[in-house]
Amino acid sequence: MRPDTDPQIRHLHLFRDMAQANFAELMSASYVQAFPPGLEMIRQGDPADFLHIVVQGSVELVGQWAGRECTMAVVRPVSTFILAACIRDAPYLMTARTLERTRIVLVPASDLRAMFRRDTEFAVAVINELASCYRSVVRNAKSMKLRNSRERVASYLLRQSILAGGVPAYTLPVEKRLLASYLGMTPENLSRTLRTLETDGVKIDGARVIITDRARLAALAKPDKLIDGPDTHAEESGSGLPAARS
Amino acid sequence: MRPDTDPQIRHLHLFRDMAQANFAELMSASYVQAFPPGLEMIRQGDPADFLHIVVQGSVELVGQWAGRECTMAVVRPVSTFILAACIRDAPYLMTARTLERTRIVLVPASDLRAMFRRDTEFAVAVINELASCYRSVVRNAKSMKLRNSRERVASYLLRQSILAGGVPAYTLPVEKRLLASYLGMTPENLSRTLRTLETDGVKIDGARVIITDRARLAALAKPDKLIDGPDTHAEESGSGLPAARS
DNA sequence: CGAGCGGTTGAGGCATGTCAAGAGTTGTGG
DNA sequence: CCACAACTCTTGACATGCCTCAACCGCTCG
Repeated sequence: MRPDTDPQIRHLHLFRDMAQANFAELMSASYVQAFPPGLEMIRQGDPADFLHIVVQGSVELVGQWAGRECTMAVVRPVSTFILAACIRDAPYLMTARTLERTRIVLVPASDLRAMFRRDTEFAVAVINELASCYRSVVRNAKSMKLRNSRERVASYLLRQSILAGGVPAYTLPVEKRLLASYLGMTPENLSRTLRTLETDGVKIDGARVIITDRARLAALAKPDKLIDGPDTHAEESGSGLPAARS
Repeated sequence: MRPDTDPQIRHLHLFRDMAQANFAELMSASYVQAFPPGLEMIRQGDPADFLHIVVQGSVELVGQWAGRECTMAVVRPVSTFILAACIRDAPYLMTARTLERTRIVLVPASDLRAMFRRDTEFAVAVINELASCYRSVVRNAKSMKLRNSRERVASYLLRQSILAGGVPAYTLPVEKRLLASYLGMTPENLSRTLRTLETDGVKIDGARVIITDRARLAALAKPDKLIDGPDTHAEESGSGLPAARS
């Protein structure tokens, strides 16, 4: 038991409804580990032995192929990642790399798999979590296939503003380099696109975003509940990049 | 009870392990419906009232936005689709349209949600199904972001050959127009790409594909277990386009 | 201070989309 | 059975979106 981290984890949808004894059992089988920034904690293709829970810091999930790589998501506290791989007892599909100093709780996959057979509420929570993650990735795929890069950037900027509480100004939660990769474009192209978007209702100053004409930006981004949300809750890897700080 | 379709459905991973009585109960609450070709049976955004099971024919799942649309998957017998939406009791993220005359078994979503609370084996099956679907979509997203269109086409052609049993020649399971959309490109571009691939070990004659130099094609496609499979089993919508007929 | 890194900008090139036309195929109704 | 319409597929010409390469700025950190 780790009294400092357990309460936060307990509040996650995934663990909220299970019996206390079962939760305690899962936690006692798991342990905390701290990683320095920029460390590759998981390599894609490795067997999935542990469910990972970020309790501090942030983690980047990247897909790799033929020497190329792209950012699939960023996970921030408190949320889990690579649940699906653990359940399938299958290799990780993505590499996980810390963006900063990060504390992770590691829950043995085998205990996890045993637990949802015993605790129905936990099983239902896992079902809901996976369904939610699935829908997030589908939305993401739709965004990639249906929108061009300019529209993706506009949507992203608008959505971040909403996630930050509808504020007109906020700070980008990640480096532009990483954001570009997440949005499926090069850093150079993102930089240029951000500049040209100044004619469409948004001003960029470094990492600072100021929405000057929300209606105009929305006209370009055409936000759609079936792509951009609304059930984007930050408790899962599939939800993509985290909320901005306003 | 529909003795003609029930046995096929019972064999699906999703329903294989549940108690017979529970399965029978689910089936008795559901019903079969036949649709003509080209009919939109589900429109994205509609509430998800029924889990759909294709028992005959084929269904295209398309994403739509701003007047554009793209094919996300094709579902063939016997498999389910839009499981996640049913579980979340959320709107469909994709439109479903029949490609030919199609018979569908409709299972009320509410019965489904009630059932996995009562039948642990079913709950575990749902968990495995969702985890599997999730991984399929992630693989798909990786393919879209990491490979260019030429590489995607090459991978697709190679994978179809493998799914057909490693045969050197087979027939495309879908129209090229649809395949282009699925691979995220225009029909014109697919047509041109297929032609240029003749220098890379594959010959196209109408819908007929003949792999003339497997090694050469593989060198271009760089097939990867973490993108192209291997746990591509055709029982889910997330698995994408179905296997080719050899 | 200098190296390294993220970000920006410009020039040029390749990949991909758009528009248009025509061949081949399928389906339909007279 | 034929004629016609509708559709897919292909090909060409052209436009453009996006990437690549390169240089430079500013910042951070050893």
